[in-house]
Amino acid sequence: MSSAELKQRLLQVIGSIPKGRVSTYGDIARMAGAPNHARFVGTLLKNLPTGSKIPWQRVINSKGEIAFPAGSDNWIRQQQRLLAEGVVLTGGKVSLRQYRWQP
DNA sequence: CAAATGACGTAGC
DNA sequence: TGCTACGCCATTT
Repeated sequence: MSSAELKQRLLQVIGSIPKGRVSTYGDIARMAGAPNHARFVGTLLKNLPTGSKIPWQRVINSKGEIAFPAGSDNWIRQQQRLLAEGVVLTGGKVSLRQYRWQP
């Protein structure tokens, strides 16, 4: 499979995360049938066009943390978008027990 | 073409 | 519980 195809599959998976739920880089890669590509999910989101419909805020790391440096503008932006849809961060982290999405 | 990079994950201590 | 080391691999330098 080419990386362009994988890219589309990853975006499809991310786009299917329900509002108010989250998923991790690793889970997304696995769901797209490409384990070992967690990092690619990140490099992919980084290059998203401004105003994309992709719910990038629902993607966090395996520890339940927002991947950006805590307190950075991006971190705050993501936290706001999560709060706006009902995902609460306690102690700077999302409770994967509660919000992690698995089909 | 070699080396560095990165919105990651996991094992080991 | 926290930190360090690796493994990983598309992209970028």
